[in-house]
Amino acid sequence: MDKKYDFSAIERKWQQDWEKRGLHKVVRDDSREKFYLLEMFPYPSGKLHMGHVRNYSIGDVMGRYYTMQGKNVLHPMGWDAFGLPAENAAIKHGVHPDPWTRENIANMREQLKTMGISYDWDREEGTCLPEYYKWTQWIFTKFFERGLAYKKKAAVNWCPSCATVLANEQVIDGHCERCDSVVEKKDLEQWFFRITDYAQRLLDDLDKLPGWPDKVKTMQENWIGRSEGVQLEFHTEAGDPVPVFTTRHDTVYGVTYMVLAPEHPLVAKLTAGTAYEQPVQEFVRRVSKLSFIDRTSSDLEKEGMFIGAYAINPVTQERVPIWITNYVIYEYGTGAVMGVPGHDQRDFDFAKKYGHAIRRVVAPPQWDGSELQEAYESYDGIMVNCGKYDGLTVPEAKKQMADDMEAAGIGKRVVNYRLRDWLISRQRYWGAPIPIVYCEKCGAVAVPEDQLPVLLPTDVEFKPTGESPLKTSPTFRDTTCPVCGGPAVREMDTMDTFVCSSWYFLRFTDAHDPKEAFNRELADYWMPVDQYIGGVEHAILHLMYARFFTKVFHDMGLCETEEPFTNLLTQGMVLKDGSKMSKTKGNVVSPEVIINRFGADTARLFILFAAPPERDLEWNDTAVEGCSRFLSRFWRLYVNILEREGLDAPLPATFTEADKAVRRAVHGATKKVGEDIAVRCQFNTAISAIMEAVNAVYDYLDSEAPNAAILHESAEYLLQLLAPFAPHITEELWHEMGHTESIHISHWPAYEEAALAQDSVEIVVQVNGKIRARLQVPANSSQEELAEIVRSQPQYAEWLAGKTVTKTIAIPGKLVNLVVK
RNA sequence: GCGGGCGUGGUGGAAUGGCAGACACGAUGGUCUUAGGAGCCAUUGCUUCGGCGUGCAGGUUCAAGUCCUGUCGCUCGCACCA
Repeated sequence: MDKKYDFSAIERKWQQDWEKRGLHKVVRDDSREKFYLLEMFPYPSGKLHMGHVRNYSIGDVMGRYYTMQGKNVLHPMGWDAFGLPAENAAIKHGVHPDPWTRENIANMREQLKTMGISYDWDREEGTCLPEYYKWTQWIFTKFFERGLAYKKKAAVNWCPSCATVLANEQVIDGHCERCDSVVEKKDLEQWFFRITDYAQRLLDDLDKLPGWPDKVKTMQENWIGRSEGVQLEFHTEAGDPVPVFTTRHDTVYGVTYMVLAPEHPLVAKLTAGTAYEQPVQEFVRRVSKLSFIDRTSSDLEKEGMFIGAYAINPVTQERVPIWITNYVIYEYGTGAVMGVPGHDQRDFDFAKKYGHAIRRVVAPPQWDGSELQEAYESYDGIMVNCGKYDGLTVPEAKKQMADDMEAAGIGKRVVNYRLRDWLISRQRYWGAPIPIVYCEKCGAVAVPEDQLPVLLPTDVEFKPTGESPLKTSPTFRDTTCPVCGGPAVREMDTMDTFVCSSWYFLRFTDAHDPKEAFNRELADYWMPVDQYIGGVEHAILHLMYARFFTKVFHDMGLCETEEPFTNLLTQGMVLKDGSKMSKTKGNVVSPEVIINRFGADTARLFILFAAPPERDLEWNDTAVEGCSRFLSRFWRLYVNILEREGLDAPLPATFTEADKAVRRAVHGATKKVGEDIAVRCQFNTAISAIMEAVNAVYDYLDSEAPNAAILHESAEYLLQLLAPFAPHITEELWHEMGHTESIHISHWPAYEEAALAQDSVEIVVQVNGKIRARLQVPANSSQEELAEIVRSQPQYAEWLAGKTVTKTIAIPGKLVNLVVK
């Protein structure tokens, strides 16, 4: 064998070999336990970045490990291939998005192959391919049938730079998630998915996901934003109902005014023909012109205006003025709020500014009778100024008042969610066309399955006008109604790309099926995904949408599972010089360059060794070289061992101390690596355990009489332990050791419990917790024996320093602590 | 403001409540060498050599990086959600 580790030749050789032999192809096999392993599929930008390398390296360790454990591992890869970058490239460079995307996919596929990831490439899918988006469209039509897809006019988030609308989830701090432009509000007719119908289930079922990080579950919980309260029926003096939503119905006696959102329909009605009409319209216009970011910022100065009308408090029959303000959100609750300045800080500020009365209805436990200097929002208190409710605690009052409101028919307990329906229309070309046609007679009609897919037309122009290129097609728009055959026009919007990625994990179970989106039997065999891996940036958007789709599919009888991802690992970012790698910062390290220079095995080893997967990882060039040196050192170990005679001899009947030491190291590492991969997902410590074992084998080579059979055993174990991390070098050495089958389908080695045992162990002697000595003691000494050993030591009196022992704590294998006084 | 997470050597990071700093990177010295950005050997938390050390202050415990309380700092998510 070569004396030198030629990673480049080795990696190429085995990548070709695996591909030729179809090593990673997988089919349903009921004789083995299935394991569905999935990494979030990438957008085909054209080049892999280090985040991808990390994501897929983590996945590949698990995939190869579970395969060696005998599981039937599905490990597919595909492309989240629709989206704006392709369209922007088209506008900028005049290349059509389709070939641009395909070329990027081809590049990235090749780069992925140089990493040696164990994908079943036969299942590769791309969301932009008609064979895929046909089924995305079919799913839309099913949602439409079930009333889960509907069209409505709404104030929507508009990104002027992308010239399209955005889902609420895609607006980050009032900016476009994609291009960072300030998002505007626009009134448009758009398609929505009724995800709010599933709000409660999406919330409740988080409890069924013990394998998800709490952080992600908390984020989803906050995003769903459930709050319980009462919808209370106020009326205007003229009799118009004005329901309000409140979580503090206990403070209804503290209401001193009412506020409406400027968009509230009653605003125009109540002011029509009054002196207030003009100034109110002026105010509404001014507020609606505010950008999204200003409008929803809590820094915004609270402004308001009386609209000349009054409402009647249904509990107290008090007459309170109706105002409009810029801080009430029309889309949440009922768009109307009761103003309780005494117990809500926003209302307090507003009341101070505009001279509304501030009334205390909750008194803190030790109230000295003083005035409110700020809103008292705490639930810890006693009701005052509340008539018959005086003296109740806040929780008591909440219950009693809600009961009374319901009995009197003036209010009902309701639950509100912060979650809004998912706006899926996009005014762009490079997405799946929404399969709807508009017929004058029949209205909006879903395109029937036998006419799917609605193909993207190619006769379009890409111009930087902001207009969707789809609208430039002379052939796309006009069609016939599938119901009555009359003239009809197509929907010109495409779907949010998050729709395409909300079901791809199901398609992988039955990729390329021409007859259905996925086969139920196959889906039920493979689903749910046992391990999903990706960036935490998808904690809300993608992961919530995918859960929503899966629940709908379940309800439709398309699959058994209700939760798509059993275990979720959210990997940290790859940083350089303390910040995320980005072109603008100029701190990008190219995976291609690293793999060419050091090899895929080194790149993978470094990225797995440098930090636990969930934590951010600081890129370090010299540490990469360190990993490269480790693999060279690993290689030389085998050069040394393979030169020896007698490797195939059976293990000796008795072991020397050196034999025992090396076997303990190797078998101990076997135990630890298995646990680190399967239980803890801590690959850095797994690798360090392998390094320790390698060091132990080197020590053994230097020992008096290293036994060839033990070297052989150690060498095989270490190869198998390292195989999931560095698949190429281990495959090469495995064959050098005489194997003819791939190491990656060999059985994960079992450690021998007996090899872990030690004859003697070092324990620590402490006096009052301070270390005084270390002793070698027989490994299986009991507590009593340990105490006796310590007492019999010549230095025993010295340790006590004249004091008397009041207690002796003996922990076998660890320490003896003498408590003295 | 609300809700998560995290604070350990020069660096990345280890430590089922039981020897803090495993394993590496870097650094220093040595060795081999025509050469060394290779290999090998040694040292590497601080220290006045008594000890002291896991952001800070308390607490629980025979024993705390780990559990509890408070606090400071960093970070992520949500945020005028009534």
